[in-house]
Amino acid sequence: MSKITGSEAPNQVPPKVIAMYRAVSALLQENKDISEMSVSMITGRAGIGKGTAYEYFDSKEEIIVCALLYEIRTVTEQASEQLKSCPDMESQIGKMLLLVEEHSQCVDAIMAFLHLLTDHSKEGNFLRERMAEENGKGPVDLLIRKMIESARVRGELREDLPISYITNALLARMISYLMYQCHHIGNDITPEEMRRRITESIMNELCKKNI
Amino acid sequence: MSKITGSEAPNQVPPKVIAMYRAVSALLQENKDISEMSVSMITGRAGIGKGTAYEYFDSKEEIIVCALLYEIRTVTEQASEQLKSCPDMESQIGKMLLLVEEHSQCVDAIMAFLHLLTDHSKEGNFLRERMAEENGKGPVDLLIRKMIESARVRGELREDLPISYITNALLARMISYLMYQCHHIGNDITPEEMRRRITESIMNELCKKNI
Amino acid sequence: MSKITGSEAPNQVPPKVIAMYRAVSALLQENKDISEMSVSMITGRAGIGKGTAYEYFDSKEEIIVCALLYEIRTVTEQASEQLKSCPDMESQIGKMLLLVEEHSQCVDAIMAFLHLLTDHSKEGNFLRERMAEENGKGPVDLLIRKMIESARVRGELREDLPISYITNALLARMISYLMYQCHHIGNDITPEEMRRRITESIMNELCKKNI
Amino acid sequence: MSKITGSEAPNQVPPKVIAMYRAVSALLQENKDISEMSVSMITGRAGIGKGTAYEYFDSKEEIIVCALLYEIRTVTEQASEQLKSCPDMESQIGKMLLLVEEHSQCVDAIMAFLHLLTDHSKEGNFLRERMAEENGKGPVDLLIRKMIESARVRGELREDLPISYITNALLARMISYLMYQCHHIGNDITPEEMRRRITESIMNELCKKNI
DNA sequence: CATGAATGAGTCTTCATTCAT
DNA sequence: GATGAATGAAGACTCATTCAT
Repeated sequence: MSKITGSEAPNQVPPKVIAMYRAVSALLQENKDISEMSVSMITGRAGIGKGTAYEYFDSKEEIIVCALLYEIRTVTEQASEQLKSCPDMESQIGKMLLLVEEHSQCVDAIMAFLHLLTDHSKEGNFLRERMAEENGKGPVDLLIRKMIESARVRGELREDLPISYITNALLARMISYLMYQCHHIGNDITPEEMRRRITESIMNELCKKNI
Repeated sequence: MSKITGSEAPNQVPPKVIAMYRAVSALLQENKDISEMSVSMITGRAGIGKGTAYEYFDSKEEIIVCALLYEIRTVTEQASEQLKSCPDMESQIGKMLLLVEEHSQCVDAIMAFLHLLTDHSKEGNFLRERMAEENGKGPVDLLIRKMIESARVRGELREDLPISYITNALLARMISYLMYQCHHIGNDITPEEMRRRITESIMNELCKKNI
Repeated sequence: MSKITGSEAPNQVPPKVIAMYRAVSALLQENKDISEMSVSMITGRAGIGKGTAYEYFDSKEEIIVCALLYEIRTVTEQASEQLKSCPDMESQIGKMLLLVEEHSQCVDAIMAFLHLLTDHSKEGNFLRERMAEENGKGPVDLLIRKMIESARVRGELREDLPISYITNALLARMISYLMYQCHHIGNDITPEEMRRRITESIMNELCKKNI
Repeated sequence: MSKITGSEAPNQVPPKVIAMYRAVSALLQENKDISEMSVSMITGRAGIGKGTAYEYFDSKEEIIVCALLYEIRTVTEQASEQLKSCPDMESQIGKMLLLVEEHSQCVDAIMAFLHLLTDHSKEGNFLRERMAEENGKGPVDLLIRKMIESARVRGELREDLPISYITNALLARMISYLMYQCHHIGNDITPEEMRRRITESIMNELCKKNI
C-alpha cells in the first residue's frame, strides 16, 4: 500500500490513521511531550496493532508530524470558515484569539506545532521539510496569509511594512497569547483584557486605522 | 560531594561542570536538539568521563537545565551590565537586540530555553520547577523586570498597562526577533531594519513617548 | 502481551520463557550466584534476544524468581508423586533425602530458593511477596504440609507438638542435609548413613513410633 | 601498609577498620542485603573516606567478609566465655539460644554468615577460602567444637555418632532457631518454649541422658 | 595515612522497526 | 491488510577501583 503523506483530504484518511491522529492529539492534551511519545503509546491509544502503524507510515516521526498537520489543518480550516464572516481585521484577530480560547483542546497541538517549527528535533526537521514541499501552502501560513491578504485587499494594512514583517509580527503575537493561555504566565489580567490589548496592539502597529 | 544546584556563582562552578555547560551550548549551536542529547555526547564533548557527570548532577535533565540556566544567566548578566549605560528604554531595547545579534552563539541557547519554558518534556518540567524555586529571581525575569523597572522610574512607561501584559508584549517581540534570526521567518528585511521596527513597535505600544 | 506471573501451568509457559527458566537453572548448576546473574547472561544462554526477556517479565528479579518457582514446583511435583507410594513417614523422609541426592542437578536451585527465602535481596523480597500471594500454596509448603498431613491422618505424629514447630524442624533438617550435599561439610560419614541418621532423628523427635 | 587479613586480634584492629566493621553490621541489621552493599555505603556509614577502605582492604568482598568474621568471632568469644560457667551441655545449649535472642543485633550477621557459607557469591567464595586457610580454627567451628569437646570430656555425648553428624545436627537446630527468630517460620510458640524444645531435641538425640 | 574526584566497564531497561503468520 | 512477538542498538545510571593531592 502506498504510504500516507499527510496531505490527504480529511475524507481520504483511512480510519486507522484517523485513530492514530486522534491518539496523538489526546496524548498532547494530556501533556505528553512529543519527545516522550512512543509508537506503542500511540497505537495502544488508537486501539490498533503496533505493526499497523508501519503499514501507513515509514517512521514514528512521520506519524506525529502528519497527526499534527492534520490537527492544525482541521483547526485552521474551521477558523478560516469562521473568519469569513468578520468584516475587518480587528474582528478577525479578536475572533481568532477567542477561537484559541474556546478550542482549548487544540491549544496543545498548536503549541507543539510551533515548537516543531522552531526546534531541531527529528520531528521538527521532518515537519519543516514537509511544509517546504507544500511550499507556502502550509495551514498556518495559509490562515495568516489569508487574513493579511483580505486585509490588504480591503486596504486596512499599512503599506510601508514588508509582508514578511507583518507575518512575523502576527505570528509572534499569536505565540505570546498561546504562552499566556498554556502556562498562565501573568495572572493580573483577564483573558478578555489580554485579547483586547493584543488586538489593539496589532491594529495599531500593522493597520492604518488605529484604536 | 554536594551536587550542583544551578544557582552557583560563575566562579564557584567547578571546571568539569563548566566543560559540560560549554559542551551543551556547543551542541545546541550545532543544531543538536535537547531531546536528542545523550549524556555520553555531553561528557564526550566536554572531554570528561561519563561517570563524572553523575558526580555533579543527579540526572541528565539536571545537566541540561543547569547548563541552559548558566548560559542564560551569563548572557543576561552581560546584557544587564551593558544596558546600564543606556539612558532610556529605546536605546536599551536597541542595545539588547544588537546583543542578541552579536552573540549569535547564544541565540540557540535562548531558543532552547524558550522551548523548555513552554513544553512538557522532562527538561521543561524540571526547568520550570527550578525557576519557581528561585521565585522571580530567574535571569530572564530579572533582565526584563530591570528594564521595566528602570523605565518606570524614569517615567517612560505608560501607566495604564498591567505588568504581565507588558511582560507578554516584550516577550512577543523577543520571539519575533528570535524567529527572524534563527528560523528566517520574515527574512526579506535587513537585521538593522528589523531591529528598528521592533524597537519602534515596543516604544509605541508601551511608552508614553512615541516614535 | 500479558506478562508472566510465575503461576502458569507448565504447559502454558511459552517456549522462550521455558528457555529462560532452563538458562537460569543451568547457570545455577554451574555455580553462578544469583546476585551475579545478568539479564544478558540469561537471554544469551537461552538463545534469545535481550529485549525478549522484557516482553515476558517486568524486571530481572521477576525472571529469576519465576524461574526458581518453576524449577521448585517441577521438582516438588515429581517428589509428591513419588512420595505417594510410601506407606509411612519414615519411608517418605528417606525417599525425599534420596531424591535430593539423585536429582543433584536441582540441588542448586533448591539451595538458591532457600537462600532467597531467608535473605533480603531484591529477589528474596520479591519471592516472598509472590509466595505470600499464593498464600501457603507455595510448592515447598505444599510438599512438607502434605507429608505432615498424611502422617497426621495415619496417626504417626506426636500430638503435643505445634504444627509450626514440626514444619520448622523438618525444614531445618532438609536444609542441613542440603548443606551437607552441596558443600560437603563433614566427610567422615557416607551419604547413606547421613540419610539414615537424619531420618531416625526426625522420627524420634516428631513421631510416636521411635526407631 | 600491609592489608587487613581478618585474623587480627580485636585490639589490633585499626579504628577506621572497626568503624567499617560496625557499619557493615549496622547495615545488616537494617536488612540491607550483602549483594546490595556498596563501598561508599559502608565508608559513608563508617564516617571515613571511600579511598580509605582500600588502604586496608584489596576489594569490597574482603571488607564484608572480614567484617562478618569479626562480628562472628566477637559473638562466639563472648558466648564461649559465658558457656564456661555452664556445668553441662543442656545448660550450654539453653544459654546459647538465649544469647542469640538477647543479642538480636547479631542474628542478622549470623544469618548472613550462614548464607555466605552456602552460596557462590564472590563474598561466599572468599569467606570459605579464608576459613579453609584458618583450617578448622574458624569461630563457629571453634565454638561448636568446644561445646562438643567439653561434653565429650564430661561423658555426656553418645559415643556412636560421627563428629560431622553431630555438627550437622547442631547446625540444623541453630538454623531452626534462626528461622524462627529471623523469618518467623513457626511462630505460634513462645521463644521460651522454642528454646526448651530445641534443647530437648538436641539432648535426646546427641546425649546419653535424655530429657 | 586519608581522601574523594575521576573514571569507564558493565547493568538494566526501552523502543523503533521488522517480519512471519 | 493487520498483527504483535522478537530483536538489538542505544541510553541512563551505578559503582568498584585508582591516584594525585
